[in-house]
Amino acid sequence: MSSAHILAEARRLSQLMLETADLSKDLFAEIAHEVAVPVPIARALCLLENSASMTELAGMLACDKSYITPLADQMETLGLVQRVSGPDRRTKLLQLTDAGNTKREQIGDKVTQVNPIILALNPDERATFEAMLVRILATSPQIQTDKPKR
Amino acid sequence: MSSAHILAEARRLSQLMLETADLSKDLFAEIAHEVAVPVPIARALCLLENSASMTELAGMLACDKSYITPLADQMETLGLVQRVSGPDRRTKLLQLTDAGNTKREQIGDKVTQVNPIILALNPDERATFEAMLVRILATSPQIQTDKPKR
DNA sequence: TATTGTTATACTCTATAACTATA
DNA sequence: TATAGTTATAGAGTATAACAATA
Repeated sequence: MSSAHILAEARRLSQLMLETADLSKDLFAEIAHEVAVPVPIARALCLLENSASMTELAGMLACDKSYITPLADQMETLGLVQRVSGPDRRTKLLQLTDAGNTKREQIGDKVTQVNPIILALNPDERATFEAMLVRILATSPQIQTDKPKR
Repeated sequence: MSSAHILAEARRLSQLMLETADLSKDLFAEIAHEVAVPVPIARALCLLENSASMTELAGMLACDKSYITPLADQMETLGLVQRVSGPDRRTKLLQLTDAGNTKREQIGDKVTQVNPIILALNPDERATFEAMLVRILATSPQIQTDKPKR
């Protein structure tokens, strides 16, 4: 296989991955809209199965702590979470309310229903696909972020 | 296979897809930084192999026309493209300069070199993977965007 | 009247830096 | 001194609406 061939293949694969990525994001955004919450809140809801501290949520969302404060404020205003006191008197745990849990489940169900991977591939293929994704993620070069997101 | 099983699988696959999507975006952002252009300009460069009108570029980037004007301004300032007159006297074609072409090729090469799919999978696996991505994209439900992006 | 590009403006998402309270 | 959360502010990316020139 020529190196020109590999280059063309790499371009195609990159393009396809980015399109699939956009598709995933668009579908998720549509779902967030259907359940009437902003996308960042929908993302947080999905990660908040068990209660988590604000710093932990920042870690899961891969964002800065300072972003969590207004996010949690909004979620509290919408009645989706409560700030409850943690082990420390510094730490605040975000805990889903019943409404938050309901919303979370709605999102999960919809994500399943429109999941293009489930729709496009049969179970055996999905297992193969999943294993490949895991390997791709594991192989990823170090990303030296210029924005440390601390 | 139970429906609970499918739900869990869908969640895992969604999560993996989103992680892979973020990985792709992060890698591309790193490359854009290495060649010293903002990410949106790097994206535009990749799409501008042949010259395109501003409206066509908006279509390829899936964004509004109004976004292209300042983008093209920046690219002209950086000496990467030129606005040349098109068939119409309304239409302006964006044409890569030599510097723009060089930058474009640099980006293409780097994308190939750090492509985690190339690094993680052998040629046969990549063919399988690519076919699966194509099917996933083809199967995607209609996305009824609330933001018409016209 | 429809289309191309432009302008002015505003919105969403997210970061940085400096701060407070607690440890 | 280090950590959890907060505040104020700023920046990137992108949209909407109204507009001018051309078709």
